[in-house]
Amino acid sequence: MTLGGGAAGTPVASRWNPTKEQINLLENLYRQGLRTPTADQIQEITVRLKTYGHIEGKNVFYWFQNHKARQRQKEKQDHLSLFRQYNRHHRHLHPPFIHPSPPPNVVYEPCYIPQTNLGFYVQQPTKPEKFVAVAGGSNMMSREQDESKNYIDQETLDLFPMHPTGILKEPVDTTGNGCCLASSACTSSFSGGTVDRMYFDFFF
Amino acid sequence: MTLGGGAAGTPVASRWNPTKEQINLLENLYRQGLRTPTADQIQEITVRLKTYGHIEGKNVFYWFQNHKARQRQKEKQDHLSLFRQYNRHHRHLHPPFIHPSPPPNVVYEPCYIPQTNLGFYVQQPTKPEKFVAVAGGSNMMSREQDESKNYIDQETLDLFPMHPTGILKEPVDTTGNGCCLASSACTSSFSGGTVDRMYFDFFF
DNA sequence: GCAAATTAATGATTTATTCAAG
DNA sequence: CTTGAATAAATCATTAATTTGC
Repeated sequence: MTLGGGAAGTPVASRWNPTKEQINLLENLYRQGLRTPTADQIQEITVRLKTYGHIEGKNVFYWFQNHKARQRQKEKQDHLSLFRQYNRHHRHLHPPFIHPSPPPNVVYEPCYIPQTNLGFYVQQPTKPEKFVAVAGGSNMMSREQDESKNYIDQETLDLFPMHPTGILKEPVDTTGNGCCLASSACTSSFSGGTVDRMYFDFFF
Repeated sequence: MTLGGGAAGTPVASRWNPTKEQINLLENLYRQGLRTPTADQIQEITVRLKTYGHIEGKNVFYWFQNHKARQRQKEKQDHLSLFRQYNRHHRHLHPPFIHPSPPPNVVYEPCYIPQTNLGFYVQQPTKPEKFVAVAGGSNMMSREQDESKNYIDQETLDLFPMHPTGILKEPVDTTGNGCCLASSACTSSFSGGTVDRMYFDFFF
């Protein structure tokens, strides 16, 4: 509707304007723990979202980048306010200030979800145990994951074949690496061949 | 040659290892002023470089990113050493220190090159004069551009149809915006239809 | 009510930082 | 130690919310 592009028909908006449904689905995926979707995941998500309106893979890619970053910002803000509040209330206590910043190596459960054969809702382990050889499929592990108000609302469960064995909600992996179903290798290869690579791989 | 991938034939190197010729060409393009090649440019460059060995678009993309960044670093380092040297030599002068950092709004000529129909060697203007409407093809303007030791060595001229009207070496545009051949609109559309978009566009 | 003017959100790009192969 | 690859942070730019004066 905005900014007439060429001559007649197509309006050609200068940027993607997501619909409610699209946002809904994306946020659901995010809540499910998806942070840095692989190329294949982006592809699939894009296809799904096309039923609600025009969208491209890059939009999905960008959305996750931005959302992740801005959630992180927001979280930092929240922690900061908590910190300020705390300090206000405990001004009398001994050392002047308590540092708000990111210290906790404690929270941020790295572990999520089992893998469907479609490889959805899965983050690959941060450091694939060395020796994993084949190409750089090293998705960073996601932090956060809390903040899920736990409302598993519509969409998600309809649209995707979910968790064959159920979603792990409890932290299980205490190794510091990500978790896998099969505890051992954690290679990034699964479900057939090509090893899901970075988003870049299907750019070119 | 490194890291045997599958069973037999293809070695599948874990990362691109550029040949001399490839580097040569890339550096030439860089010296020509190319900083952030568009999708089409990357495509074309990639094709060219394939004659010297295996390469993908993303390699080209990354190369320019890294090279740009590291040239900048180097430049900063150079400036810093100059600064240090200066301060060493002028320690006796009045105010204690001269700040080395990025201040000069003075240098960094923004203007380069006319457009061939192939759209090579061109950076799009930073801010397309508002009202430019069509899609986000806003390549950042490149700074630097000096440091070209001016040796237009082999390769380049052979491989590509260069500058029909010649390369501007003198700064011309003093408006603060980038320069265009046609001074007015500076829209990002040229040479046929699709409006060369960002690299991402041919990722998806 | 309703546009023009501001402000807030957020999509898109670029830059900086980090990781690891060779 | 260099540098390809990947991610995160910072920034730019456009669209939507909203405020404001009429």
